[in-house]
Amino acid sequence: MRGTLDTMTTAVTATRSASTDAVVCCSPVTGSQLSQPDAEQLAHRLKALGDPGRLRLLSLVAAHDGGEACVCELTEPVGLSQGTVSHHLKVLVDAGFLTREQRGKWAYYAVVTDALHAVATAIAQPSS
Amino acid sequence: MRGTLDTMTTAVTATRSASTDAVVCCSPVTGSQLSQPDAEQLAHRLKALGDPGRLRLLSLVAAHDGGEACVCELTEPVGLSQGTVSHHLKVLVDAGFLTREQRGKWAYYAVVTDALHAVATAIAQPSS
DNA sequence: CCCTCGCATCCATGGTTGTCGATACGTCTT
DNA sequence: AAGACGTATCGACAACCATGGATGCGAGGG
Repeated sequence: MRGTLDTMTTAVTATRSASTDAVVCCSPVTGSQLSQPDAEQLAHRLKALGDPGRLRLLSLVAAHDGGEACVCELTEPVGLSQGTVSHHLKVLVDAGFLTREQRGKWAYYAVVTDALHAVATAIAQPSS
Repeated sequence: MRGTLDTMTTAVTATRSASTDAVVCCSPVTGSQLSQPDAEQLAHRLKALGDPGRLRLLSLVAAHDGGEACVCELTEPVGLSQGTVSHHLKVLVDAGFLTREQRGKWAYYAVVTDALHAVATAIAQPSS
């Protein structure tokens, strides 16, 4: 193998409508040289995913009926305090992996599949 | 979207020959529920990637001639002290993203493409 | 055999982060 | 209007982490 990995310039550029404009993501780790800004961008996203609690929250939301869930439905299965769960969800929303929709007195979170794919692509091109 | 994401049980299970046996990786974030141990496994890997310096190192090694590079060739372009670079490389090796081979008085590092793909797959199935 | 060079390791430190408990803020119900 | 309920936010704290400089160690070269 050589420069195996892959080559893209702005990976995915997912069809983010209008969330946080954050899902444009980054250039791939391999292939073209990774610039400092791009590295920070990607690192930030990966850091948001680099926590067991957040991964489980993501998993719970995705698996939940309708693909969405409110805090009260997550706080118990994940085994963390309500405040902590709320904090983690905020981190995931800021990173673009979740969307938040206030409905009545509940806040519904849903997974942004494109954002996950974008990061996955940046790490390693599926084709190869 | 619904349970879109994907479904696997032990994603990739990449054909890791005999490195650190660490690349078996984990079940996908979406799809089946993510267990606590699996979440910690994946989070650990992602945390290893969640640093700008390490991402750039990975990128530098991958882009380097022959797909491998020694510390002395990385310390300057990444702009970090030799000790820090060595530390980051160790983290990446421990996480299974790099291999280390001592040759003469140089230590050559190379990217483990499969490990990257494994993590990428765990985050989001390419198919979808 | 000494000196140089490439690299890992250790020490110290400032900064970040995960976590909880408490509190504040809205929204809905009564 | 008052209380209940779901969430976000704040304050505090312990744990972790990235980083630099110094030191130690092994391999070559003279």
